[in-house]
Amino acid sequence: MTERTPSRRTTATAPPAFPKPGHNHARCAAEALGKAEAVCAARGTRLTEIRRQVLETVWQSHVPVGAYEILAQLNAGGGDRPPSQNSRALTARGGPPSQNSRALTARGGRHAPMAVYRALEFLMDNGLIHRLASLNAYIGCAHLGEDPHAAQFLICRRCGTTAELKSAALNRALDQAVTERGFTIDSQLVEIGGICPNCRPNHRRPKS
Amino acid sequence: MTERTPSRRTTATAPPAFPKPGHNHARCAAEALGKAEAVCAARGTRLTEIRRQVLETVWQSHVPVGAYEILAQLNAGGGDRPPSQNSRALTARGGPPSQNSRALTARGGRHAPMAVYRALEFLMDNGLIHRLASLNAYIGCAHLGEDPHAAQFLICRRCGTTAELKSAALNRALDQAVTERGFTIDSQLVEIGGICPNCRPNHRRPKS
DNA sequence: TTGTAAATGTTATAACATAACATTATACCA
DNA sequence: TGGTATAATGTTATGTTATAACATTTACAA
Repeated sequence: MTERTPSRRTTATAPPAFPKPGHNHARCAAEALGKAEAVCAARGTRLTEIRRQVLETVWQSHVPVGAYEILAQLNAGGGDRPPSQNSRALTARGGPPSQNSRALTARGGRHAPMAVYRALEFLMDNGLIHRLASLNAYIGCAHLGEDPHAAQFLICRRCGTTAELKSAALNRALDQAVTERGFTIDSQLVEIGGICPNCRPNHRRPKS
Repeated sequence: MTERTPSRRTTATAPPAFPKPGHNHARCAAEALGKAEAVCAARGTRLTEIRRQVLETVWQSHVPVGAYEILAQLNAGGGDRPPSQNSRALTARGGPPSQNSRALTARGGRHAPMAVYRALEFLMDNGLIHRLASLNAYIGCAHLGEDPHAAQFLICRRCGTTAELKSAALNRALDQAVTERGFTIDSQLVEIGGICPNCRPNHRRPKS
């Protein structure tokens, strides 16, 4: 929200790069998790096991992931962490596993959708992830630790990779266009679909 | 007077006003319907009865309307009657209440959800309405007859009124910010939430 | 230790959207 | 005029995303 004039020239030719296919993503994820812990510590909120698992799942890649996919991975034991030992709270009822097609409960698995949605809500409230309305999916925040920000997203329709933009110039243009009409901004949603540089081989990149 | 009234100030490029509470909305709707007919005639597509009904429902106001609300209005006799009813459970026609809570068929009513979604798809394909991803709702296109456009929306969180922006300056800023990153735009989604001028007499928005 | 707030579990359902196939309407032409 | 191809709509079923409501467990500190 705070627009600061850069004391140093923002390099017009070297904006933050779009995530590249071969980049060291383990490092992305590890950094994100580390920063997330710091953010939570600073805010006095608790990055519990399930929240951390969901965050890790979101950070598996730069492709947004849906809530029910997160749920499936959690219940499949996904991620590199051991599953919760809280299995005693599972179906100890002794009944046969009902194969209800709408079985939302964790009869055979572990978690119900609520668990995921609660974790997602927590992560969003703490600025650790964003929701992409055009995809009904979630992605890790690329600007952890910065002020709560209104972000823009570039979504590649080919590989799914999504980059967070956070362009001050764009925010200025937006603010001006909107204020002209007497409107006061609370929230913004900017999601741009298209082809990312990695998926467009003919694209000439100034530096690589 | 404490508030300056800029209504007299006519800038050279005066932006289109935000829809005002007391405006002659019947005229908005009538014009939209007329233009829609012209658009369909020009394109050789057919604005059938149900499509027209859905379009009329969408144009009831400048507040986006959900698909199931459209459905409910259609099945309640359409037109200008208020819905005031849950869209679910439309089955019973004098018969015993069905046990199936997911009764989506139009046994007692007229239409099933598919009918509405098909009409909405047609209307979107023909540029007559837009979908608002942040609301899962639909609104009439304010720029009928113009080229297929990527629009921006201002959504008042207080009254729900939504205005279509279509700012060239904003599109330029967007294009520049995106192209800098080597991205090629296919589609854009810009939905700005906030307080519209009609809802902001002395409003001071809290930080959230 | 124990009270309490936070977190999670559990069940159910709301809300939004589409797949798949059947039937009806429309247009166009021989 | 009637046949027939296509468009439109009807119908049934289900997929997908998200939340309400209440029960139980856990963490933490007084």
